[in-house]
Amino acid sequence: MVRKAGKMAKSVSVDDVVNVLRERIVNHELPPGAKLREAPLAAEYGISRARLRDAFSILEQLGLIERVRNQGAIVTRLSAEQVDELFAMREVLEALAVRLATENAPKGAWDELTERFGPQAERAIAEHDLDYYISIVTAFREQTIAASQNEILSQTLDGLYDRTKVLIRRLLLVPGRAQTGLIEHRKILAAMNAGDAVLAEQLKRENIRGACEWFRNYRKFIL
Amino acid sequence: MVRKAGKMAKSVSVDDVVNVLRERIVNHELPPGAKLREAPLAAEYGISRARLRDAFSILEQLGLIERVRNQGAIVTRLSAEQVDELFAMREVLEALAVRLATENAPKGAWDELTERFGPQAERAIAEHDLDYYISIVTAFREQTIAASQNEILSQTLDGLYDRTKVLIRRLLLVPGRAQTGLIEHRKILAAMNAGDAVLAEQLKRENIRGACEWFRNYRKFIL
DNA sequence: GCCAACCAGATTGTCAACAATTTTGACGAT
DNA sequence: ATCGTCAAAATTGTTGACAATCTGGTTGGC
Repeated sequence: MVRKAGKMAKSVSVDDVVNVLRERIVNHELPPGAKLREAPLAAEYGISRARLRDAFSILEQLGLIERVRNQGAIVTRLSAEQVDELFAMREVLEALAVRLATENAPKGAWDELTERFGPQAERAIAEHDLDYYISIVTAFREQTIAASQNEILSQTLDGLYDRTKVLIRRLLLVPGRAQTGLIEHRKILAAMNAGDAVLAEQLKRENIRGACEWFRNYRKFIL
Repeated sequence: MVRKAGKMAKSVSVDDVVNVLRERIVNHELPPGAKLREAPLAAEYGISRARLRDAFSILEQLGLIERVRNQGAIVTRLSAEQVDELFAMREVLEALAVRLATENAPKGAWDELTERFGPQAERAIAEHDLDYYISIVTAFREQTIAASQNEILSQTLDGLYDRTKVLIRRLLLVPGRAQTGLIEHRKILAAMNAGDAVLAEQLKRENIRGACEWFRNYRKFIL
């Protein structure tokens, strides 16, 4: 998209630039290994190089880019080991979110979500409509994290998810993965609806561990 | 301490300043709520204000300080709710580290640690030698995290621990807490020595959850 | 041809001055 | 005395220029 040269009502902030760059990185619009040069990016976003460097500093803390002194910044390349590490942490943290959400939420809080995981989800998967499955899984994650009422957990999980987002989408391309995930999520939701927080946590752990196993088996196609 | 004015072999880096400030913050040498002014700190560490600001940016990402625009930075004040949030995350993440450590480590990897949790620990606690107890608990945490061979987990846990370090130390002042923690750690180590990763993880969770409960009960004395 | 030294261009790192904003303190009216 | 106003001082935010470093290509010697 062509950049507007005219003056905005207010100048873009460092956080704005961080969010735009984060989006571009997690969607692999800026692929792993891509070199990020300061001057062109600063010009593109209409900010000074110093402020863009502040944005780089934040992206580095988030683990999205890596910087070497006097050599610049590149989009982080995830090794297979690092993916395993991220999955291990998501396993326990997303499961924690599910447990807290189950404990905190009132009765019937998951009715709408349960409905969306119903027969129409089955049909969507049969027709290879992966966007639908992605939308309900995203809704599940966002709603459970919000209901967990744990801000620090929410931020940490967002950071972890950003780093694996593309891989998770690719994993859904593997035949059978979406169907397996659907069944597992139904079981989790059943436990949540029954108010069994401990079981829901355990099932969510098994869900992510299973996803990690599938990833290992199809690693060469996904990475 | 009086600052040396002479030139060093190499100038201090931003990371050096971050580490010094982090140390001062987690030890409450800079207490929660303390205002951090840029110019005096930059002069104290012998760096320019711009670089000190970079350090502030990192500390903000770590959650150790909070900044408001045009108003400066203060050391983060933890609310009771935030402490609960941090404990909830430590519960699952440190337990994960214990599980991974148990799975990864060879036979006998915990012999030295088990020895240090032996009768001499009992005597130290009876004599109110809390430093000894702190040393072995620290060793337990550091060795399990290292053995988990998960760098991202390690960094995340370091960040969480920094923010609660002083509170954990104060919790040990509560009569009986150290003794309870000692017994729990012995059980965890027994499971680790037996190679039962799942049990060790479960016991570590109960250990931290218990610590969180004690904290809740003595909140008004500790916070 | 091959390699090392070297130079020009590009890129990143650092700084000190300037601008914008907030805080402080004095002053005067009610 | 209390409050509002306003200017001065202190503090933070931003920028452009300069220094340090790396990259890639060229030259010259073997």
